[in-house]
Amino acid sequence: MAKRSYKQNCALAQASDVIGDRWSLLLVRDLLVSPRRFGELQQSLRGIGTNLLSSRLRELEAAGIIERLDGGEFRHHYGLTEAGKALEVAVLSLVRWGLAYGPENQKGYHHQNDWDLLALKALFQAKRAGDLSVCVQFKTDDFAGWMAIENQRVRMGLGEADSADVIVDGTIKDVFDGPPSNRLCSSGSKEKLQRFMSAFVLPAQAERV
Amino acid sequence: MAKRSYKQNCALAQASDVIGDRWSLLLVRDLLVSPRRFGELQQSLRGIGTNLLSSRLRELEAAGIIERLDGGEFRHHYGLTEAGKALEVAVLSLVRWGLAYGPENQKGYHHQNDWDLLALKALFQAKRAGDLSVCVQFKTDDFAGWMAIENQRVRMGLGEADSADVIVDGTIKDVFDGPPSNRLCSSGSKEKLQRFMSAFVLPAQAERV
DNA sequence: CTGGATCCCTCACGATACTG
DNA sequence: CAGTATCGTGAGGGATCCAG
Repeated sequence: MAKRSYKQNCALAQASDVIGDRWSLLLVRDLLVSPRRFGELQQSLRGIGTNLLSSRLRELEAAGIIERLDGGEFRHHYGLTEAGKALEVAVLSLVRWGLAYGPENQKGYHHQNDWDLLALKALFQAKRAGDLSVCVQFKTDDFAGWMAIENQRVRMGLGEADSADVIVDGTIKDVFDGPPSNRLCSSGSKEKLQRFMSAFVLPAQAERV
Repeated sequence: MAKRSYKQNCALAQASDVIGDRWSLLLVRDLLVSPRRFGELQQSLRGIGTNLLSSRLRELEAAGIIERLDGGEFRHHYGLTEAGKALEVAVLSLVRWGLAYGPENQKGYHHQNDWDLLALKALFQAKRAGDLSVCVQFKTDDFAGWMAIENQRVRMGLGEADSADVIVDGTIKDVFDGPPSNRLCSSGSKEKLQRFMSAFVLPAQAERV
């Protein structure tokens, strides 16, 4: 069962040998936001067979990119190792490219709010953040996630933040795509939300958000 | 002939829909260094069938990433569009990851010196370059390429540079992997080559070069 | 009920022969 | 030299089945 390889002594080809298989990078994407369970991954990656998901998880574990987290209340969590977390830089680069040059969003395609969380981080500009320190909580009926800016760095997570300065009663898309007047903060100042938003920008092309 | 798609409204998935197929990113890698002809690409991507190469070229052209360059002395050149060139940032990120965390180089694997040219660019640190301005020519029996640093920016190319400050009688690997004493400059000062080399560093991990 | 293995069918890929 | 045509193989996709 010799795994298929490009057999090239080139860093890009070697990276592709490891994370170039179908679904692999999307798996890493999901795990970049938070550790996940098998079923959560299966739901996010609609269309993947359970056999393929299982196979990819084993391959990426063997490659030292993900690891089984067995302790705690749930068994079988999957998270990223250091090597896996190091992929974030490359993933965010690809996200930026996808936003600027990729195809438009399609009706009928699957969508998850945690992907927007990652996309938002991809658009973060440290210089624009300045000394801003804020934590924004996004909250709808079927999604809860937060993003915090501090010391020109971004952190994010699912669920409820420990202490949010602004609580938005809507999704990330609602906030960034909607009209400026219609910013729902059920808690916190609109001005702080405005400063939060100004720390993000899409380089190279402003056509799409 | 509905092309296979992840059908996710996520920038990474959309990017993967376009450049995630097998060989696609390696094709872009080769074209990042220089426009190429069909036969050159086929030789670089050992193992690709001519039908697949042809198919990938058409797909990437349809996606607006590459373009046929028909004018000039040769017909049938392939080069990158603006959207294609914009992939360089992401490709270099993946190269850095591959260098730091990917598998070791394997004996028997294919190797080309122009790949090292791209890898070298991936390791460039603008801050370390300072006001350095230099053009280094690498030259062996079966390879000629150059890299220039100016205004904290890198340019590179195949063949002979217009005006080289340093001419190295060896490959990039020879220079960076070899012992410091054994730096062959058939022309130019070893000191300038040393300053050139000091502008490159692998972040995160120093284990491998 | 969740996590995962097993089967089968389809199509993308890889190799080669062939054509303009 | 630049592709197209053809065909065998194996990875991917989907359903079902099994274990804890």
